[in-house]
Amino acid sequence: MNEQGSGPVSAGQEETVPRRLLAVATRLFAERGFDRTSVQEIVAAAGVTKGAMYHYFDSKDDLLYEIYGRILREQTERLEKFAATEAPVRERLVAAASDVVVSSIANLDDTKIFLQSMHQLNPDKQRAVRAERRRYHERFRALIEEGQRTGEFRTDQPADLVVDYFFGAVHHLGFWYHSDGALSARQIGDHFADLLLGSLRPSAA
Amino acid sequence: MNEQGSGPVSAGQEETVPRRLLAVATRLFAERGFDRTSVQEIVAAAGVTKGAMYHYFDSKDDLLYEIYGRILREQTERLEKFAATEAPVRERLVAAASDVVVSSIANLDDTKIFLQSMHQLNPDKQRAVRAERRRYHERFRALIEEGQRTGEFRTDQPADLVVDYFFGAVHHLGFWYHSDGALSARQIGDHFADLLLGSLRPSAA
Amino acid sequence: MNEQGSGPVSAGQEETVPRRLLAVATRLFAERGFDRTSVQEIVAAAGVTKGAMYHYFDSKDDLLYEIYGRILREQTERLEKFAATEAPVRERLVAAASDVVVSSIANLDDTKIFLQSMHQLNPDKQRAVRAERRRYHERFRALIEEGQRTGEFRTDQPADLVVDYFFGAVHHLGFWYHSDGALSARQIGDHFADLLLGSLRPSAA
Amino acid sequence: MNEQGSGPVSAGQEETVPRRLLAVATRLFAERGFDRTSVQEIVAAAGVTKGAMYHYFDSKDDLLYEIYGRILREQTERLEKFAATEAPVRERLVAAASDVVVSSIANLDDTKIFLQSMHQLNPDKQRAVRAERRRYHERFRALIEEGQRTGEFRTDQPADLVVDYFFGAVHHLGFWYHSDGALSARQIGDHFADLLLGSLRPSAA
DNA sequence: TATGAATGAGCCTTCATTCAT
DNA sequence: AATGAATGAAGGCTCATTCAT
Repeated sequence: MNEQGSGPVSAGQEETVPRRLLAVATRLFAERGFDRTSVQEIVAAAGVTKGAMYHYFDSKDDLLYEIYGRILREQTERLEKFAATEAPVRERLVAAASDVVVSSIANLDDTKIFLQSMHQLNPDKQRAVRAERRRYHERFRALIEEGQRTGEFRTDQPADLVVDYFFGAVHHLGFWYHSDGALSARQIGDHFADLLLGSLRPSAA
Repeated sequence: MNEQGSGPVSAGQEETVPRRLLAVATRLFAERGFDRTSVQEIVAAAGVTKGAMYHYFDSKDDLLYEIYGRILREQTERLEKFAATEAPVRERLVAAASDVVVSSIANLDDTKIFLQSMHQLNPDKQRAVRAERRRYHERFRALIEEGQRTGEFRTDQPADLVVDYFFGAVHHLGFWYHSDGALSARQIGDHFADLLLGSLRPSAA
Repeated sequence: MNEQGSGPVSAGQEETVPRRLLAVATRLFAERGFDRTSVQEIVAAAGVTKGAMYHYFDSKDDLLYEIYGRILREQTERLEKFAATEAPVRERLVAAASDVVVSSIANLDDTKIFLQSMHQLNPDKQRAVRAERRRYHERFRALIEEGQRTGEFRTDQPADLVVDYFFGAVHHLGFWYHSDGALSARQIGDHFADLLLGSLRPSAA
Repeated sequence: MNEQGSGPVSAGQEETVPRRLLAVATRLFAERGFDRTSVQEIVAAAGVTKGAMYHYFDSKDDLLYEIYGRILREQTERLEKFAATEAPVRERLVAAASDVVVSSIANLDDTKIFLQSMHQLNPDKQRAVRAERRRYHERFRALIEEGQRTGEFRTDQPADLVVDYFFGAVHHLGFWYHSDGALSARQIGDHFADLLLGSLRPSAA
């Protein structure tokens, strides 16, 4: 992003131009995919000119990169909120798992983009996003490992595999979830958390 | 696809032109995505001309559609093989779950395409693929419901939700799996099947 | 250039598409410069579409490169014709010098392009053109050195400096020559050759 | 140029903004050509903003025009210094010829620009520059004609042709000269002056 | 069955310039 | 004297597809 992009712009308008562009791009990328969305469509929907867009963003790619940045920032913040409490590890994991589902549904556009547009980023940016994502996963994994150490969770499942397993399910939400389905976001979150917990419960024996 | 496409062509060459095109397209679509792969690249890699491709396929879109068709056919066949045995439902589910993981890894290109290219199909074909996919999921779901009826699996998790949960994890394999990882495809399959079973195990009580 | 470009195309039309493009581009590049000439203008003047141009040439740059190739080929051929006769070196040099002036005037567009568009070529192609040009200069320089060895020309002027001196004057023709001037191309050629000879004549002594 | 541009500005800084812009533009135009240099690059390299540039100069074109003005002013001054002495015409011509070479090399960026960017000026300004250049050439030609009148130089070569011949070589310096070559600027200047004189020496007879 | 020239619409990006402040 | 957001036109290039052969 260009340096100018971040600061507040001409107070008085509730939405700055770069912010509006980001919002519009998020929606369009989710709807029809990055490659199928033209810069022309983005600026038209945002009500600005192409020149304005390129004043704030280096490229279409950069726009996507900023979206990834926002998503990762938001998700990391939320996870931290649930993972860092004083509650028992079991409860913290359930809360975090349920919340990531709820927020993935609340921001379904983000969820769809995350899954589908990684390959459209240029290699450098892709690496950066993957690295940040890895840190997020590691934070989540730490919760599982903590439970494994305390004996609450079974230890014959590699924690990182469980993380990939669970987040596969989460990312996939954008594929099938519809707001008019039988279950609310909250209910789905609780079910998913429960499925995760079930997988981690030590065998009966 | 044009009518001529399916039959055997000019015996003597082990790979017919349409078959080669499909194979090459599968690889390229997985590597760089549908939109980033040009028809020119496909035909060049397959060693034929554009005219030849358009002789066998109606469009680039059609090429992708045929790939989806093949993937679904293969997956359905495999599922049927494991779901229709005489074994106890628990064992049948484990076998099917493990196998879909192993074969998803064995055909990682297919897995990547499935996840990422659905949106690139035109609406009609997309509907057709989704319908076929639904049938596949339903077959899988039937296994779970069978276990729920027999009391082997807990009933407080909607079977269709569990299916979406599990296949999210499966589709996501293409995102993180690398052949040089610590676990073999078989091991991952067993772990995944085990995680699924764990989720379905009735609560301690 | 793409491979297809060179061969004869659909006999019957006297000018093939790539040939027409090259001719038109030569004129336009000379008139307004490479950077000021758009691909759109070139194809419009040639009566073809952009797609057709990109079917035969890799880029606008490639078009320029092919023009350089043609110019160098033609100039080298002509030089060889005059430099390789049995005549005394003095006469051969005069003939070659006079001819390069006459042909530079006859193809004034080429002359203008040569001087002005080298920097527009991408580095690799620029190197290739410079190398070819160097070979041409060396052939010319060999004539001067031959005369210096026989004692006909003065030896206190480095032959390569004389070559650069003379060709500076030749390249500059495109800058000031107009067909309605007082002197014919032939006369200018003779004058230039005479000036060159004068410079090489041993001092009075 | 806007009226404000010329006077001294905010003493204390050794280089005024317009002066810095001109210097930077000269370097960049020489390096990559006028059309390939963006206003953005110029102002960035000069450490000012676009607004500042447009405060001092009417356009990018105007920047180039001012550079041409400076070059012509400097060259004319130098020529006058050598042409107006009391020395014999032969010596004055040698001194002027040698000096123009030395100063063309000392200001190689100017030399490159002069040759290559004339076409980028708008027609009016181009005419003005050409007219000024013509006056310069005429001053130089007058020296030759003076020598022809006195019988020191041969008269069968039109003086204006000789001028174009010689300045072709001079302008071409930017094309091949490198500071690490075998000859110093001074040596090249002497050789060029000598070649010019040789061309003008009356035939042996 | 296959060629490959040609199309035409669309894509991302650049850029000189303006103008309110 | 200077800023920097915004414009709008143009630029080079790509690409799926068609069609005469």
